[in-house]
Amino acid sequence: MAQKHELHQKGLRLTPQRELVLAAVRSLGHATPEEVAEKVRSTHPGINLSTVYRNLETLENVGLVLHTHLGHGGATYHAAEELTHLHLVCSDCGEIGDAPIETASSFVNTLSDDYGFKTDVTHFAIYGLCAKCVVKNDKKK
Amino acid sequence: MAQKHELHQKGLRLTPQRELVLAAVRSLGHATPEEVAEKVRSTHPGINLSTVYRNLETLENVGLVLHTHLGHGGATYHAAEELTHLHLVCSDCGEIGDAPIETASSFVNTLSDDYGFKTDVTHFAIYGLCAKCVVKNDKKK
DNA sequence: GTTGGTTTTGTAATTAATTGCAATTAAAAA
DNA sequence: TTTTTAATTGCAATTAATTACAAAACCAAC
Repeated sequence: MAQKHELHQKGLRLTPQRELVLAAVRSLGHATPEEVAEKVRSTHPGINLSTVYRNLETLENVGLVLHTHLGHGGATYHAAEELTHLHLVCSDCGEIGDAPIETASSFVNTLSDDYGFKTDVTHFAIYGLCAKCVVKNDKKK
Repeated sequence: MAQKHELHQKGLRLTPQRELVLAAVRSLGHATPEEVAEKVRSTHPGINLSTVYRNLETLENVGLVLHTHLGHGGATYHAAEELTHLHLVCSDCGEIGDAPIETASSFVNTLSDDYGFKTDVTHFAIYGLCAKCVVKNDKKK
């Protein structure tokens, strides 16, 4: 028996647009809906932005992609299997650094023990000043 | 000599709209620009939404208010002196809980020591499942 | 007080994000 | 293979967020 396509396994129809959106998210790492649309259009110009929005939502519902908030406005999307790190967003230069999820383990445990709150640390960025900008700002004084 | 108004101290002009926006933020605790506008309009119907946006930005530049990201879309604003807690946002019911900033101290210190990253933990919400929804979801199984 | 320069405001226009709906297409049933 | 059903798409319209610019208001200097 032939292997079912991963989208069929999730109970979704297999459309060219949907496959392209998923492939784009996987190849881009982080991406806003706009960036996904741009990527898809580089090979298939006809695709509509609203189709991208809806497919990202659909793919998120079945757990193939996830979104996080890195700043103002739009969410950014990741392939589910790639979201294995914290995002350290610099308020000054905008650079996005990574840190292992384990960095937050004790914080997550404290919230669980004290408040019964089960934290998803990847969903929002960790915001602050990166090492470079700390140095840069010190010099200004 | 008379005491200067706090807005004058910051080098801003004292306009009725600006005072109202600041007062609304202080009385509301958390508020989106829309909510601030609604509050202000309850006493002064004429005020324009764009004026609210610009005043929030201006007041943030001089440090009287701050914004945080609690979910999709719009930021929410706080009076600067009131932003002394973490926001625990439930992904299921949307409830916004509080926790003391100190809860994150060791996490913040680790990021500083290991990455030189100076974290502002209040700027983004902490996202996850609140105690009530953890229980609720367990029952579904 | 009055005047003059600058900031701030309101209106309207712009840009971005999202949603409704008819036409289309995938895939199960015949 | 053909038909039927329901999900999905593209277009257009809607809603939300932001910005440009002329008119109005603030306040410092006279």
